[in-house]
Amino acid sequence: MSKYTTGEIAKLCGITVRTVQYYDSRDILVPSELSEGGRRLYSEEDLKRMKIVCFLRELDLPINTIGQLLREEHPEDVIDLLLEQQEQSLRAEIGERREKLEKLERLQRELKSVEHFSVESIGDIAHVMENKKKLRRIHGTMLGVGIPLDIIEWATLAYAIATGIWWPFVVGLVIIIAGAAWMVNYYYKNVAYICPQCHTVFKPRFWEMFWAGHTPTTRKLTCCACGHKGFCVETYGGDRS
Amino acid sequence: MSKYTTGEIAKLCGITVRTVQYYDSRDILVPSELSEGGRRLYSEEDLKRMKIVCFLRELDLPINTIGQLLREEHPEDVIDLLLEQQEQSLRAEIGERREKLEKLERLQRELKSVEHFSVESIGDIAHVMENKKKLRRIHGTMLGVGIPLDIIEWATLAYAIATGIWWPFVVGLVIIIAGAAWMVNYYYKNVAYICPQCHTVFKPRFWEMFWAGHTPTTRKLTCCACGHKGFCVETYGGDRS
DNA sequence: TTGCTCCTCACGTCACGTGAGGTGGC
DNA sequence: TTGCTCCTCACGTCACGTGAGGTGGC
Repeated sequence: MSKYTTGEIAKLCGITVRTVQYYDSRDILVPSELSEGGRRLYSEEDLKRMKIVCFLRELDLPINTIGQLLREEHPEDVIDLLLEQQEQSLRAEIGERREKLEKLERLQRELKSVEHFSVESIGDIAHVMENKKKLRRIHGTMLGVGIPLDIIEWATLAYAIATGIWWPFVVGLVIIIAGAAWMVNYYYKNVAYICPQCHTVFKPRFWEMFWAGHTPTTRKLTCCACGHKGFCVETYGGDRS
Repeated sequence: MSKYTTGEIAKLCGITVRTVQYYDSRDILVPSELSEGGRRLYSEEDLKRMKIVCFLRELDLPINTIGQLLREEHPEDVIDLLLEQQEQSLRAEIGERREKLEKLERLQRELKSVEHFSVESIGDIAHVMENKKKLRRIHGTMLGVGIPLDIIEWATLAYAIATGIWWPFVVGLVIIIAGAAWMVNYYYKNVAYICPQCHTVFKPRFWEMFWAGHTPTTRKLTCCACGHKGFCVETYGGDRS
């Protein structure tokens, strides 16, 4: 029966000598014999087991798990479960990377649209990205209240014109004004802006915000921290003290 | 200007106190001030930077890279490249996991079709899986030679029947016999079988293999190592000494 | 005898986590 | 004073890689 040295078994299994020694030290695969000089001697049987170890290692199973499996009396009882778990774990890892990739790509896109770049811009983008969902919920609520108000306005107006009965329109107008006031207040309380100069997240004064020119994602404001006036990116600001 | 303690900044950034301390020790983010008692005090500016560190960490950028980026005079020059690299690296990692998943699923399928399970079965499956491509190439070559031979046979036979001229068929027959002999030899030299009893990869005797009953992937043979007779899985065996 | 291989410490990698034992700050 | 928080070692995790200094085996 031929015996393999550490180097031979390493080459046959496509791993390093150090790894073979490591598997011995960790009791994953102990050589079946030692030479008089203290050298590891691996049998044909050992080689087969090492190939199994390497194969399972390629599936990212932890070496301790592999070691336990090899020592198991009835490996068929656990192997299915083990592989199932490993499958889940690999799928989870792929999912994580995918999410990271998505974040990364969003960051790359946003960075391209930034004019005066500094590291702080990354922080701004991160802040906006992390609060995007909450901001979307605010905008959703606004629409959910705004659209019914609009319907009331036009419906009562049409009714008044068609029938000459104006009191529903007047009642509607009161509701609309109250609703609009609530909306503006709600909006003001839940958003904040990021200064492109000093990168502070701030809440502007009410009336400045009310009258300020804006785009769908920015608004022309004066920063409370540095006094810079310019277009500031809107973000969620509802959880500020 | 308010100052944050280690615990406060940890909570605000969603990390542990230990991580905050670790980032200090590794010079990723050193607090801008220390109290008289030696406690870390983080400024508003520090908080912003910590959030950037955490955000980039969520993209799996190494902390040293993040540290260098924050110390960079012109981060805009490197950030694009860095993110590009990170994107590649994430994609590569996803690719790796996908391959591992495929391997895992193949192993699971194969294991289900094994009757007498032992850990060595895993080794057998691993061997077959790793040599599947080579075996497929052998089968491909066999078809590439066999189909032309078949065409020669039928074409010359049809020609003979239609015209009464038989010599092309006789010449064809000689070519076919020579080709078939080469094919059998080629096949014999390039395949081996795995014994389901002792899990040895062996080459059977020529005539036993020639006459043995078989399925697409197995053949009924006597193992050279343990003498067991049964259906053995076919695998590539061309690189054996 | 000369190279080559192998041996065992012992430390490094990576980004922290986990105690231990002591202390600051309200 | 009491809890809570924070401090610094120092060691652990995971699967090895990398020398250093010494030796077996052909």
